[in-house]
Amino acid sequence: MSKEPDFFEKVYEVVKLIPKGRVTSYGAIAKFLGAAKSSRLVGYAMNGSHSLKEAIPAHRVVNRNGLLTGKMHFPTATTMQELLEKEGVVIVDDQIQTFPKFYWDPTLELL
DNA sequence: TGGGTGACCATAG
DNA sequence: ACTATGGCCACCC
Repeated sequence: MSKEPDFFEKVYEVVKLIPKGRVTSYGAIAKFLGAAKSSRLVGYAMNGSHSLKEAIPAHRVVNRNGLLTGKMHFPTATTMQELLEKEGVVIVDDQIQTFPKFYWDPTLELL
């Protein structure tokens, strides 16, 4: 009898709302969902995104440091970087350059 | 049913 | 300045 969408579904919803060429952090999404303390859940949610039939732009989600921590979970260690670079994001050594410039905060844009 | 897990974040030493 | 540890809470087995 679940009436409300699962936490994961909310995360996917926000991730899919991320504009192209922008990136956000797990903690930002968690905070937007009102669970800043559960920032880990956001990352864990992406882990289940593989089961979804819809493509989740998980490559647009990085950690607080702007580091591609989740790249290891992609098909290849360079997939995440390739996708981001293709969108115009500059990445060096798996780290996003001028991170605040590409940073997209849902609590500021959506809210 | 219960416990383990995790793509994090924040604080302390 | 860097390294280490704790907390946190929804989902899976």
